[in-house]
Amino acid sequence: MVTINDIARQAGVSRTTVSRVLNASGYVSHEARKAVEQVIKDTGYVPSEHAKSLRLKRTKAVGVIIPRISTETTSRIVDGISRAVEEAGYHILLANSNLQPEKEIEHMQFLESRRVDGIILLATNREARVTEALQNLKIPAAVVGQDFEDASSVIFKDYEAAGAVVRQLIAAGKTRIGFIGVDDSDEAVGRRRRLAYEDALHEAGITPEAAWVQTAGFDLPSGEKAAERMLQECVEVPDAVFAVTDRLAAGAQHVFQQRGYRIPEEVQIAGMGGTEIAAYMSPPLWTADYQYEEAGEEAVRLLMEQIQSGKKKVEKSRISYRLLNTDRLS
Amino acid sequence: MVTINDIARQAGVSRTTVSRVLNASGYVSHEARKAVEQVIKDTGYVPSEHAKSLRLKRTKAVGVIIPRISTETTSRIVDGISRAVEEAGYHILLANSNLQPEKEIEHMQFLESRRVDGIILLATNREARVTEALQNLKIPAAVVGQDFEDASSVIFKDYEAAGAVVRQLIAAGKTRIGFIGVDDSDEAVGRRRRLAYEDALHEAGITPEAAWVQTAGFDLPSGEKAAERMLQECVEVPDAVFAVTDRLAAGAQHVFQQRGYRIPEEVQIAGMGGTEIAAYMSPPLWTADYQYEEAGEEAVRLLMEQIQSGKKKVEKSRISYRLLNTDRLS
DNA sequence: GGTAAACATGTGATCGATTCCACAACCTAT
DNA sequence: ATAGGTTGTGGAATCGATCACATGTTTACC
Repeated sequence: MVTINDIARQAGVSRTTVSRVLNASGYVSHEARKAVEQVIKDTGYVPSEHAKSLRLKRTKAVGVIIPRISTETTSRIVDGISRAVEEAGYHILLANSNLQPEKEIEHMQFLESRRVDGIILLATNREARVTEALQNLKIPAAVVGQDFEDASSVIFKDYEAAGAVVRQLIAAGKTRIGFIGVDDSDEAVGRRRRLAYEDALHEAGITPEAAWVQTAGFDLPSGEKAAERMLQECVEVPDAVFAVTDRLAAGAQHVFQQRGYRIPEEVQIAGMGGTEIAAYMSPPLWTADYQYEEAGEEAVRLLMEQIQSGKKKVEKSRISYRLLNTDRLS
Repeated sequence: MVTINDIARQAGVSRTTVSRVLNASGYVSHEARKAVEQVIKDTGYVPSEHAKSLRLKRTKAVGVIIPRISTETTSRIVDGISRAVEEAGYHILLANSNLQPEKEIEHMQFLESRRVDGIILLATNREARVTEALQNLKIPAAVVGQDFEDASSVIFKDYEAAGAVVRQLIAAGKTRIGFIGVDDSDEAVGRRRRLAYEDALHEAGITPEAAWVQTAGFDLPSGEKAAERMLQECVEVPDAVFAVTDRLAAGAQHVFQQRGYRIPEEVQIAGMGGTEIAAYMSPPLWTADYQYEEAGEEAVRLLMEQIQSGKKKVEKSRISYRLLNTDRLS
């Protein structure tokens, strides 16, 4: 592989001069510059990023820690990150935590060993160890999806968005509104969306039956089971169901359809996420869409601000939502 | 940031000894080893990968070039790559080409400058410049999705899979089978799947109406338009439609449903990809599923073989398919 | 008791870049 | 003529690791 010394030798100058040409710094005579440029062109020389990183203590790379790439949410956020990072002249080192918190921490350390300039964490929870690892980090970081106190974060307006979806069901005349949520350990999707549901109902003077409120996991079968429990335990059958993710909502819709309920006339199903699933089902689910790509871009902005200023700055961005309750295909 | 010299000083040994402890090489006395290990633990020292890469001329990283991350196919392949790469102790440097061939080439060069140990390219086409860039590469590479002559490739049994889907339609008694394809410049999805359709029909003694064969792009609205053209131009309405992707099939199904055709009794829609969309639609689409995760893992295997042997070896892997024509949720 | 092998540790070069500093021309103003 | 600025160039240190080689100390065996 061609190095700066090869260029220097072939151009008949010192490697200092080559470096000056490369970085457009210091004084270089016209002839020297031309000679160096010619040799670089001939050899197809590309400076080694490693040597540069070692010397300059910056890598022009940001680490991105994700829980599974193959979900629509994650991949859309990464898409946004990828675009913004590229624009800033940086690159992505990807680390997949496969939903294991230990892996998240392990990867933070690994990324530090790679001396990336910053880390973007797509967080799934706010476990103490993760918070701690985040604080111990010697490099800038930004978190997407959860609100960590001591770190810049991009958060989704979960409470507002979930509230808006539920209020829309209420506005459509629904009064027996069921709920399929996830565990409260997930602050954003679990706790905040549930609170929004409870508050919206309370606000409208509705008291839900206990059976209408169910807790599930994150996969579709889990949504189906929750819907089955709801139907089995309830006294009055709901005329609407709000599930905290589209996937769960899809599971619920399948169950209600199988049991012969007419959708959406008898029971309107609503989810959250604005995923393709929601639009492609028939009838389409009601849902709320986050601009995930924008969230990714925003995370990069928060990170770059820290990298460029050299200071660990804590800033929050809140990503808004959009209600989708018509077939967006038309 | 802590370096090997800091460890050496604090442990009262030379950096060589620290290096020996780190790499479990050469002779180290029990006391020296213990002292070093203690200091490493206290300081949380992690060796710099850059210094290592520079010295050892290997990075323990593989570059992955993708066209847009936010499609199910891509993200599932990347998921597989991520798992396998992790297992081998390597990491991923991600580069997004956003479907632009120039970017693909640009990124190959960039990844070389980062001195990655190998490159995995999720290829969208077989343009001459890409082929050329691939040949000029000084480091091992593996391609997923297209068959490049001079590179190890993981290819999907497109012809066989598409043929199987169509034959299944025929076996179900369908005789007026429409087709929604994409441009032939895409060898795998465009050309091979179309050939499979034509051959399967020919084999069954069916001659399709010209209007039954339509070409579309890759997005859902494009599939809808193709279906509309089909219905408008045809003499006899098809009793089945085979689209080369699930997304296009979803578009077609929407159109046929809107026009009042009973699905699947009057018209059976089939796609390819085995995506979630296919399963969540009602009725579900017929489709064929590739083990994309496995394809990603396989690509890593092909790449690692080259990296470890130090030789550029050309090997082909063919990924099989699975027919999905029942509601896979049940 | 002497010599060779095994054990233990350190010195200095090296990887490929950047950058501080020294030095040499050459010009210009006093 | 001399001091001082501008321009152009290269030597050598540096970043953080690995490794060939040198060197010193034990242990083992005849």
